[in-house]
Order: sequence, then structure tokens, then C-alpha cells
Amino acid sequence: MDSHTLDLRSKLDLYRADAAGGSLANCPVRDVVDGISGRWASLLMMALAERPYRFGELRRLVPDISQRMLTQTLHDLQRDGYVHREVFPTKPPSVQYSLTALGHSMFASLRHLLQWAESHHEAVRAARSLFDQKNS
Amino acid sequence: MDSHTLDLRSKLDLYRADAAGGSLANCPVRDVVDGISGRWASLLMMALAERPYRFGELRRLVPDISQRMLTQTLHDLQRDGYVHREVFPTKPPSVQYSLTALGHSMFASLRHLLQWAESHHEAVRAARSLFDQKNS
DNA sequence: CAGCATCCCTCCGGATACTG
DNA sequence: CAGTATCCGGAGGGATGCTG
Repeated sequence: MDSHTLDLRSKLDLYRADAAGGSLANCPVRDVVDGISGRWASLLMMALAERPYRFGELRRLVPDISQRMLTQTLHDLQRDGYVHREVFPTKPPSVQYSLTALGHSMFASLRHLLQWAESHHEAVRAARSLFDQKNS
Repeated sequence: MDSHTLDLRSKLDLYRADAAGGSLANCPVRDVVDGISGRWASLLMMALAERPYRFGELRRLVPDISQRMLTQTLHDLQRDGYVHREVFPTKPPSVQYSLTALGHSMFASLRHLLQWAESHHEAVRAARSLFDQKNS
């Protein structure tokens, strides 16, 4: 009803550019979602949710990521406070990446979506095929 | 321990290019995630989860989306089976968009992430500022 | 009202080469 | 081992104009 609409309004206000004088950068939900909407972020979060990994381990775990994207994605995740980076002064040096408390907290919510994707990807594929077939 | 690693392995196998002869297109979880990882998809899902909307209503609801992106995103969501498009032969014609059962099912999982973002965006912002400050 | 077509440009992300 | 630096093609996405 109307309360629903009002509820949605307030959520969308959080989502889009804030009307209260904020710049385009001030879109709370969008800010967070954009941070993990990349191609690799959710995948790396999934890996690090299990246990800490070193750079090379992550590379081998996700063979089709370029090392440029691995570096950049880890950097971004660290910047957003999801990932902790620790350098061990061994020789040669090794670097360990692990989830922070904030990272674990976020992944607990992200996990629902990933699990849904695992369970329903065939339904999505079917819908896609059907749609493409109709518009052939 | 090891069971964890094995568990992760199997999940990542679902996520990345399937080793069993599949092409790059055969990455179940990635396929689904990529479909909603765009800038606008989750926002429109959020709106349509409340009630059906017409094209123009969605435009006004999300002022900073271009009509090209609105058309395209709705089209993609429809293709993946999340959104139903119904044309009413009024004059001038009106088109109503609504979530399908699959769409509601998916949003139930996506919702957790959006709610987390609402609740914790300040923590993310704080982490970001701190990180940028250190590397200034 | 609800789009499609076109132009154009940014920036994501891959490939390659080099460093501490 | 764990990165940084550079180049580059292609997809993402905005602005504008036209249609049924």
C-alpha cells in the first residue's frame, strides 16, 4: 500500500544520489554494491571466507584471473575494509590475505546470493534460452 | 581443514570455467552473478520487489538512470527470467514490469546483501577514508 | 508513453614486460 | 614470490534524436 511505497522511497533515497546536498559519490547502498559488483570480488571473498590465502595460492585457485586484476581486486577489497593484508618478511617475501571482521560480516549476507545462484542457475539458463528462442 | 578446502574447491569449480569441456560461458554462479552485478539491476529489482511499475514510473523513481540503460537493464532482467513484461493496448500504450516467481526468489537472497549495505555503509566509508589517508 | 538507433567516450580488464 | 608499469581492445554506459 502507501506505507510500502514510502518504505521503498526511503530505501531508494539511500540508494541514489542523496538529495541532501551530497554529490553523486554519496549513495550509501550503491557505494557498497559497486564495490563488490566487479567480476572477481565475490569470487575472492568466497575463497577468503574459508581461510586466509597467499597471493600465489589465490592465483592457482582462480586460474582465469589475470594477476593485474587479482592485485587490483585485493587492493580494492582491502580499501573497503573487507580484507586484511599482512606481509611476512621471509625470503622471498610472502603476503597473506584474510577477511576482516567486516569482511566476514559482509560475506554472511553475500553468501545467500551465491548459494541461490548455485541452486538456480539452471532455471536462469532455461529462461535465457527460451527468451532467445522466442526472439530468434 | 581439508574438508573445507575440498568444499571450497567444488564451489569454485561451479564458479569458474567448467573443466569438463565447457566453454567459458559455462560458469554457473558467475553467469548468474554477472547478470545482476550491473549498476542498475539490483536497484530495479529492489523497486519491482515492492510492486509492479510502468516504464515511466521507474524512470521517475530512479532519476539518474538514462532511458537507454533502463530499457536495456529491464530487457536483461526479463531475459534471465526475473522480470515479466506486459503490454496493455491502451492509448497511448502502457507497459507494466513485475517480478516473476524466479525474480522474487532471487530477490529474497539479494535482499540480505542490500540490507547489509544499508546497515554498514558507514563502516565501509570509514575504512575507505582511513585507507586513503594512510596512503596519502 | 515507451521505446529503438546512433554517436561517442570512458574505463574495465587482458597481455606483456619489468622490479625488490 | 609478489608485485608495478604500460599498452590496448572491447564492453559499459551517457546524450541526443526519431518512431508507433
